[in-house]
Amino acid sequence: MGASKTDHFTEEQNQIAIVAKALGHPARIAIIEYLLKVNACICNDIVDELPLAQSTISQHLKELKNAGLIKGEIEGNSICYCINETTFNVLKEYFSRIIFTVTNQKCC
Amino acid sequence: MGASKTDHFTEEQNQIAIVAKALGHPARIAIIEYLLKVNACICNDIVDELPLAQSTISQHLKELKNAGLIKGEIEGNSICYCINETTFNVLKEYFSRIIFTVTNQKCC
DNA sequence: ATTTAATATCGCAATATTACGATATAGATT
DNA sequence: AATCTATATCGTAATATTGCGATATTAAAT
Repeated sequence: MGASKTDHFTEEQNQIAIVAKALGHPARIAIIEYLLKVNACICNDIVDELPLAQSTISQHLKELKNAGLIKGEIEGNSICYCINETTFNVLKEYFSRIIFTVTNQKCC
Repeated sequence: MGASKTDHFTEEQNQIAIVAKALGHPARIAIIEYLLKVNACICNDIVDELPLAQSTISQHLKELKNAGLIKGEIEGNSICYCINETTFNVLKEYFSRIIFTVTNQKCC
């Protein structure tokens, strides 16, 4: 049918999948990296930075925010979006756990 | 138009996005966790473990393999799929780098 | 109050994903 | 050789994503 059966999986599995999915597009990775590079909040210059229309970037920003990867609010004329460290930490911890477990098993 | 413009982003950005995208579905997260749990290669019992048809699981396994998250080959009657530690390490390192950079910046 | 500037939302077309049943493939068993 | 078992692939329908232009929104500047 096309829709994924989120109710059949655990809360954590769904959560990790949501965050990973949000990172599953090069434009959104580029946005994250841009936020790191400028070391500050986004102003409109991100539109000049990426090869995408303003509306498309706005959509990507929304998805990143929904997934909890960035946080921020509109600030007057401009906007303040920045990386939400907490969510990235969750990801890092999750992958660290996987790697730790894998290291201690022998297979293939 | 719907297709993502991978040629406008860096090799690393596309690579991370591909791997993240492959993890962007709870069924595939569940498959990874199952591989960790059984601490061995997959046999057909994964079909009993997940609420999905055999063909659907096969499709998910293929995507995980394409993204380099699992590796393995068919072994006679059965199959040998297991976690590819290398790719998970790339992810972990990538997120570690992001977190390190974020920690040293003040924003919002 | 109008205009300007920056961002968000809407509507739409193109494409991709998800899921399943049916079928194919291929090694093991009889 | 025929059958069984396990996995892969095909075809297809439902849904989701991607991207853009047009428009809406909202605060600042004039």
